[in-house]
Amino acid sequence: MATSTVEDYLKTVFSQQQRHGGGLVPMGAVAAAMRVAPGTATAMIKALAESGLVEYEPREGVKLSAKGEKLALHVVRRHRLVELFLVEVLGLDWSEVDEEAEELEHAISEKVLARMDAVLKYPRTDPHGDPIPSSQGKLAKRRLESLTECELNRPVRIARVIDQNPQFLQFVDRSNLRPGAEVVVKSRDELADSVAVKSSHGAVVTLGSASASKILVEAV
Amino acid sequence: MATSTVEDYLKTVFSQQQRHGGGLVPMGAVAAAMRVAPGTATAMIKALAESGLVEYEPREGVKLSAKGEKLALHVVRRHRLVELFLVEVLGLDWSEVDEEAEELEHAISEKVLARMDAVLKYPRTDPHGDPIPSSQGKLAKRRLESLTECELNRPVRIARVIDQNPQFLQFVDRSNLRPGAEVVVKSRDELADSVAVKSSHGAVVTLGSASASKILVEAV
DNA sequence: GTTTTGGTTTTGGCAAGTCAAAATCGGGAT
DNA sequence: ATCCCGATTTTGACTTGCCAAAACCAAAAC
Repeated sequence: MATSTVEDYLKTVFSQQQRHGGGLVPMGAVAAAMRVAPGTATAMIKALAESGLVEYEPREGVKLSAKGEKLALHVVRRHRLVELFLVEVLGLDWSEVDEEAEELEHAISEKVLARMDAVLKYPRTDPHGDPIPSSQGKLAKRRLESLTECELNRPVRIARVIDQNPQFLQFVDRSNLRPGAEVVVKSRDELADSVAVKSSHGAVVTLGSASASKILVEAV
Repeated sequence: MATSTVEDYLKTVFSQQQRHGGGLVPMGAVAAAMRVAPGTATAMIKALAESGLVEYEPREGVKLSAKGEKLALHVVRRHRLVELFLVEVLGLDWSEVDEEAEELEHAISEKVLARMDAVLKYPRTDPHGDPIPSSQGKLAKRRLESLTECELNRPVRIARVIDQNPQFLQFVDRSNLRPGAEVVVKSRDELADSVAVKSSHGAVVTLGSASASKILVEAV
């Protein structure tokens, strides 16, 4: 029953909630993320609160209700499964599938989704390393370190890249820092705000910490 | 730019145009096919005429303009390619893919469509035997006979089933009359309004001519 | 030549989403 | 204690699609 706009708002609140440390998400953040005028976000969120999908404190912010979170996770599941499908089955580039999935996620029936899941052999992460919620709406969460915090000179594997900007993803790809790649952080420079990373092919890339913090790794 | 509602109207006018022998399609037919109140259809068609997608004669009917037909064919292409993809790649049943494709056809980008086309090896017909317009918007049209008109006792191959009703398609499937099957029309009875068809496995099915006319065949 | 009739068009309204701009709030600066 | 500023909320309006029901037309029936 939920219109695709509703699904988008829920998905947005969900992801903003992670950025804002689980607390209330301010309306400004919702409006910005939805690329909508602030008044529009307020109106919509009030409507969502009305139907019990979010909890809204005027002038404070929003957070998902249990019901809203469940729905949001289903949308996220569709989104990530579609992304993986586009990469694995149709051969699209992982840097561009986020945008494509944005539309598709609202048009896919449960039946089709289930078939895609099967064809992909019930995967647990999407092409960016983001976890795919289970069909029951459970989200497995690993605690990962970013390139800005992991131990120096210790081999690690790229597990996740948290940014959907195609340009950035293409850069990550060119630099051999895509999920699955093994790398070593050689050094960090506080003053220069940089991190030097050696890829398995020997090349060293130096990243600013803003970028480095978007690349998450796990012990090898 | 065309909204998905616009695409649906164009697709509807396109298919109604074939049923109504290429002439003007009366508004009632559009409204019925779109499952919409007559006034709604009138308003929408006037808007489409305004933007040059259809030619509209008040109290007469509508037909697609060159521009509108081109767009309609692109929509039909997407629809049929998606249907085939759902059957071939995801393993859905051909009786149910029409409904599924109805949503998907509006959410698929050109890029994804092109990849699907490639994965399917540039097919020329969908699971129901309906021709898939080329990416340039050309629709190959074969002249096919239906079971109500082909020669008796001559082996023919089912080429196309013109009805998207899942129940009917399942019946066709059960009766071994799906596209590709070879059959022979054994007899017709004008008074009983029936056609007796023998499938390649020997079973004989008797159809009313309303149903028989929806099954098109070609010489073997 | 009226009348009937069936399809078509108009009219008035509604719901979803959206924006622009004015009104409002609240917490820090004065 | 007051003012100000940035972030919110309100308000008024617009656009798309849709419906119901009244008005309308044209062609066939009487």
